[in-house]
Amino acid sequence: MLPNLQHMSDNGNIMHLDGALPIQYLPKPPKRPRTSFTSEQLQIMQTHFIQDKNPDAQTLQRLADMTGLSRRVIQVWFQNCRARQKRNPLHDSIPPLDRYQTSWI
Amino acid sequence: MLPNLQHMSDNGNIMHLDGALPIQYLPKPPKRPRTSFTSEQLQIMQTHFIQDKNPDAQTLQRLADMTGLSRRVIQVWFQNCRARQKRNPLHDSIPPLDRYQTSWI
DNA sequence: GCCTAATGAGTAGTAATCAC
DNA sequence: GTGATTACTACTCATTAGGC
Repeated sequence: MLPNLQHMSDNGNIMHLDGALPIQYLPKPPKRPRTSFTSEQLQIMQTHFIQDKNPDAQTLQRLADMTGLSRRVIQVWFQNCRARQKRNPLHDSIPPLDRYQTSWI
Repeated sequence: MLPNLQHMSDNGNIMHLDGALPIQYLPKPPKRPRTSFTSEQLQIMQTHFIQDKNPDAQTLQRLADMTGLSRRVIQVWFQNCRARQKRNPLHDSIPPLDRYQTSWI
């Protein structure tokens, strides 16, 4: 985390030009946003994933419109879902046990 | 990554007006637009390509009207398609339209 | 602590452009 | 026109970081 902070402090420290800008205040905490899907959105994506694991651009857009999510988010979900399935070939159909929301197909 | 950053310094950017204007205020990357064809448009172009690899101007225009694309885009596609076929004499027909799509249309 | 959404490096295919 | 090159889009794979 905070790689920017890191290497900023260990260089020559030539940062006294006009400054009085102490290092401690510097970097912005970027905070990566993370979307969490509703069960409805998951339903739509999962259902589609079964019939097409690699949707093309316009299908992606269609799914985006259906779910209200951005095309990029949908795309990333499909990427992760493919990777997930590849890593874990066991459950490619229905999860065996019914623990509450295993969010997996 | 960071392709935008890359070519940002060597394009227009008439930034030498008054010196000491560091590059860090990256103005704007022009971003070359790239059309992506629908399978229908590809179908039309590919079908025609088989019977005529060098369509003349008015044939190009006719294809443009059929597909809704510009004449220039059609022309470039035929140029690239000839080059592609020359480079790769194996599959002389039908470049893949979507990488993992098993069945198209 | 796990699960996983998001990011980044590396790669590929190709539309668009450049040089000729 | 061609051939070479550029730059945009999308993918995989590995990794990082957010939230129950």
